[in-house]
Amino acid sequence: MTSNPYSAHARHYVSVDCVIFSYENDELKVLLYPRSFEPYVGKWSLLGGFVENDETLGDAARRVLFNTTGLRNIYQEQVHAFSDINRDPAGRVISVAYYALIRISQQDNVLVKEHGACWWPISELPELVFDHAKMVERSLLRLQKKAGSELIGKELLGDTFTITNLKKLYEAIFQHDIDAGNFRKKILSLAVLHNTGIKDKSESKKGAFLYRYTNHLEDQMSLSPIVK
Amino acid sequence: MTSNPYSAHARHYVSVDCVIFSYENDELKVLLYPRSFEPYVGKWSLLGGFVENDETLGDAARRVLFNTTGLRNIYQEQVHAFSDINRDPAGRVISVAYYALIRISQQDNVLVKEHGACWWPISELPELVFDHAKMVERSLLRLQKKAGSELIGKELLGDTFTITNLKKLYEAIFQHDIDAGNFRKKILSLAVLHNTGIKDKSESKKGAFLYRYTNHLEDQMSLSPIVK
DNA sequence: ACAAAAGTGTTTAGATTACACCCATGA
DNA sequence: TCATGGGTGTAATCTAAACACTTTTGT
Repeated sequence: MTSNPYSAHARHYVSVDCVIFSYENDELKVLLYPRSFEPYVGKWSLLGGFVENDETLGDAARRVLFNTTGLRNIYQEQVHAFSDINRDPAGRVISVAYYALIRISQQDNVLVKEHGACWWPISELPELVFDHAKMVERSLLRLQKKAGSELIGKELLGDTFTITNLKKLYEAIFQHDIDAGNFRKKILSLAVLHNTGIKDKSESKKGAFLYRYTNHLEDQMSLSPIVK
Repeated sequence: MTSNPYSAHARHYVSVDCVIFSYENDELKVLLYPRSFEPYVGKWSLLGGFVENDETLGDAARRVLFNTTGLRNIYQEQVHAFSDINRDPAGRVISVAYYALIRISQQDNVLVKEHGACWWPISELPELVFDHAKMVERSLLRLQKKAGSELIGKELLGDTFTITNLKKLYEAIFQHDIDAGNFRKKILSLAVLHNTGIKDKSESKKGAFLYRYTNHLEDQMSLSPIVK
């Protein structure tokens, strides 16, 4: 350890903090928990953990995700590394933010409750510890960029969904209304969804067709934006 | 140190690696140097350095930039954190890539030479150590995204420049030809450039007007892409 | 005079937007 | 029957892209 060529340099605690998004009741939500240890016991925090010697940043984020939701193979993306010297008053910690997309119905409720974690609507977040508010803000921007340039939905909705479900998800992500007719045409023109022929009558009397992703084409990028 | 609440966790060497871009002879270039210490002495590498206790990642990137080019107040942007466990065979180092934009004419040539650093055209890079090729690739993608959604040029060109200078810069960044007439109209429609009235005759007999950024409006985002 | 870069104008194809309108059905 | 979401059609507007054409001037 001390004989390695880099030993003259400082070493740092490195952590990951996960902005875990889900979608419920027409709202985009973020998983938060009341911090159980000093500093800031009781204040709301993202779910995070330290990076150990045998894992990458991505591994650590997956571990945090598994420990708190019971889920594996979750879509996640690195957002940004935060390194202000006093971002954590208890010690110098460099933290890398990740965002993840999960279906709220798939989580392990017991585990989530064990941590005292709660889902907060993105538009009504409480005050967060450290720089976690910045992490959420950047993550939302990244999610918007992603959703604007390719069709997302698989991760946050079920396997099948109506165009209206998808429209409401996009409205929740972009926090503004979208024209229903234009959205429908745009989405279908991408030719990545396939009509199952099954009608979902849970949201309207007429019923709306359920669609499913055609997986034979890998997620197709749309050159022109889906939503601005 | 050992009594802090996080002492049960591993600590890591953290470094920054800078993808320093410049523009010369109609080409986008990257600054590289032949590594002077093990492992991989003599192989080409990005310019990097370890993050010490009293500095942020951005500070460390600025320090590397200053030490190698003599420049301060350089545009830089964090790109991505790389953390594969064996990315550096000499030890576990988590490295955060930054890209920076400098004017080649402003650098301190003595300093650059002291490091044996050279400018390599982006299209003809040599083999790089570790995961540095990935860092360059991601940085170029980020630069393309930035240049595609807002007008850049101030950082890589001089204070004033012709529309043709700018077009050639964009061609170097995007590695494809751009229609001169359409580009000119697009750029001028953004209304962020102001004609100085001075003609530059160095590139043509007719001479082309030099433009300057109007700084009273902070860099304006263009909703529709400048170049795809 | 002519080559070469600077700069303008025109035309077409396609995308975006707003919005009118029909459809199906449960209450 | 009527309110409600589902779904289609259309016209006005904007943008991108291709390309023809004019201007200027050093050689």
